[in-house]
Amino acid sequence: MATGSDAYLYKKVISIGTVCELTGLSERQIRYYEKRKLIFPERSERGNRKYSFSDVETLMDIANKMEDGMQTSELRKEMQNKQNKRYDSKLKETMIRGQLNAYFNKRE
Amino acid sequence: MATGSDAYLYKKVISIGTVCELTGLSERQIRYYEKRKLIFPERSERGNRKYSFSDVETLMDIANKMEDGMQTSELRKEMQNKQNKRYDSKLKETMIRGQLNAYFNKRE
DNA sequence: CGTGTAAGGAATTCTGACACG
DNA sequence: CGTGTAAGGAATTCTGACACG
Repeated sequence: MATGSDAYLYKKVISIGTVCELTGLSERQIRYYEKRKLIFPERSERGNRKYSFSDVETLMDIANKMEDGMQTSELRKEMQNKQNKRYDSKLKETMIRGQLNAYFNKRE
Repeated sequence: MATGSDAYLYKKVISIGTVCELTGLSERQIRYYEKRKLIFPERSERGNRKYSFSDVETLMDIANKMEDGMQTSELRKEMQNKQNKRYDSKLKETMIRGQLNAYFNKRE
């Protein structure tokens, strides 16, 4: 039954009404955060938004930050930073691997 | 982002239309398999069926077995068996732990 | 800026039934 | 037995707008 991977975390299958129930946010709020580029639901064939569990987690995070008085523009920057950090981390890993390969005179 | 657990596997959040897309089954078929006690969706407040990713996996399994000419009654028995095996497995584990505890004169 | 609401249309879901076999 | 379909109603979702601030 269990998969071990978190493929289900990113699969966009949840409709907006269910996301409301899970997050406590209104449809209006959820659509607005999309407009402000904080979440990126997919669309079903005829145009209904579909969210992943990961999106739900992000939204709950957003809800907390908004309660603390943060603005969507700040949240946008913050998420940008997280993206960059992830990217930096991957880059660093690649560079270190490169150095190791050089040291051992290997090729990838 | 990743959780490590598969809590999302069992959370019932997917509506029947999306399940159709994921499984290739018709609404009629999915509702019928429910009637035959092969799947157990939850209901939202006003009565709409909600499925988990686990349910989707089960349905894909059912779809295969049905193609092979198996009947819902047989599938029902098979799933019953799997339940029993899981139960047996848990029981055996408990018994072994009991024997170990007895051997070492411990208490849980 | 962030969110509520009324508006109207289009698509979704539900149940019980008729049908074929 | 397993599944398709037409039927009618109720709830969902969508967009663009008015509103307050």
